[in-house]
Amino acid sequence: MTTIRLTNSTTRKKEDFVPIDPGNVRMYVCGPTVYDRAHLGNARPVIVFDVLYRLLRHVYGPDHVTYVRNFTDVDDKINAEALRRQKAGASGTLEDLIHERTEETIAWYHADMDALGALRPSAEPRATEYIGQMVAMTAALIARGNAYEANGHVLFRVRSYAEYGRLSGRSVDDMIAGARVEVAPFKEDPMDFVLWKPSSGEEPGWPSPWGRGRPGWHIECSAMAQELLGESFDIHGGGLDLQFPHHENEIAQSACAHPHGDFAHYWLHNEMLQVEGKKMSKSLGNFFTVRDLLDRGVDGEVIRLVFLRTNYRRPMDWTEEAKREAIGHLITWNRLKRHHLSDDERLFTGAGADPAVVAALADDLNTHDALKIIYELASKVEVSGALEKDSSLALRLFESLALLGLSRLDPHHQARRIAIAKGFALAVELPKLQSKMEALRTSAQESKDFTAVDALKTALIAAGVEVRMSKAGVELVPGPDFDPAKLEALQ
RNA sequence: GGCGGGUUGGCGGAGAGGUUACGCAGCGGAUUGCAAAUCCGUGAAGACCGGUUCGAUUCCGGUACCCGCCUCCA
Repeated sequence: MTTIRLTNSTTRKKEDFVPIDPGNVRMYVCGPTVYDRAHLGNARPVIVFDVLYRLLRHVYGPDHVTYVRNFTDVDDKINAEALRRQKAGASGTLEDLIHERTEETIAWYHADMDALGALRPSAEPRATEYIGQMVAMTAALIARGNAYEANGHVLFRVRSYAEYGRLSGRSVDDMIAGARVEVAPFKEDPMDFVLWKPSSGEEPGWPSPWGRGRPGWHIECSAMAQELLGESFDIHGGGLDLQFPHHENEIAQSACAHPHGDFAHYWLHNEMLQVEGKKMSKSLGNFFTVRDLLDRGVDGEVIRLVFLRTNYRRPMDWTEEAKREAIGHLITWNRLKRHHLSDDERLFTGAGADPAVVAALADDLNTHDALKIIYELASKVEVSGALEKDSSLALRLFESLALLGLSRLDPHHQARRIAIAKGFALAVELPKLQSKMEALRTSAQESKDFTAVDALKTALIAAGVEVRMSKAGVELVPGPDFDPAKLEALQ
């Protein structure tokens, strides 16, 4: 069996991955707070841990991996949006409006992440469905002396957990020395964090031994991981920005509430995303969502491929250049697929992936190296010629791509969908133009007068259509800037 | 201020103490009505200063610069 090696944030070393139970490998990843569309940075952990999920399924079997990713649907940003809608005249209670907002956001999230080729996790628990477990865990922490009630809040007593700071390599004393935050006066210690806080009438709340209130942010992951994966499980993932304080606090809560468990054995953190070399932020004006890209005709697999070029532990840069290169590769693979497979609709599962690709992924998710092997494989398929359809080499190539979550291999798919949505009957009109082009070209090749052909070609290109001519014929592919209106004159 | 990470050829971006990374772009050639695609070939690197070593881009130390987190932003 393939040995997977992963860089464990706890030890800062690459370690052999040994699951607690190979029959049920368990992974928890921090999911989104559902208050708005996912931005491009949100997509990184989704893609990174989707690759890991696929690898684990490949190695241990699809039925032997449990992947939990939560939805945080208790949050002040959600409350603020619901309150804004209510004040704007929306009907329903605040709870209704909050529910409406989170349901809407979750649907968006699913649509956007599906477009990126990410598999749905085994379970996607919502924080609001586990309030009871959070209350129980909070009560247990109080009973054990790890938490205390103060001023309507319940706070975790950081000093009661000696290991606090181990994951993120910080010492409590250093942090206090360098702290720049105002400390709530009712805290015993500046580092103590909230497990439960009171809710006002304008905020969602649940009954608890400490009055009507809502959970702090960190407790939800501890409670849901415990409920769905047990006191000890294999992998916990998330963005590097969550390492402190979120993951540190999760560990403290879980370790103290379940002293016999050891929570997550391997902690994985993905580095952050940048855009053209800069942090993505609203103030820099380079902030955009996954949906923004999709709406501009950038296919989900293009986005995915750009992400896979960079190791998950390195900062990743989204650039126009990277996007262009990714499109180029997908075009190549798409051509190979059409030339080397007997059936375009054939479904690949990744089961027959090249062992070298599996080995690259098993080496701490080296997607970049996996792609290198795929480039070489593609080159071999290219040279081998198209005579033999479904050759083992070609099948291995597409199985390998499928393992990386790349299976449609059509960078224009999204643009085409948009074109269709714009009302252009693509299926009818483009083939018509294609036949016309072919006819013109055939006669031009005899007469040696190519002016008509070139005129049509120029017009097509101006309308955002890619024109590919080969001995086999003419192919018209609408690109991202495809504008059907410009084609009307040509018919 | 505290903690962590990074610095590789024109650009992106890996692995390995000694042997071609790879991709994109470039250049030369083949093919092509033109173009695209494809094929063959090709140049180019390891921030700086020391140390360990027969040998370092790869290990150790220092310097400079960059970045992230410390603020319920993935």
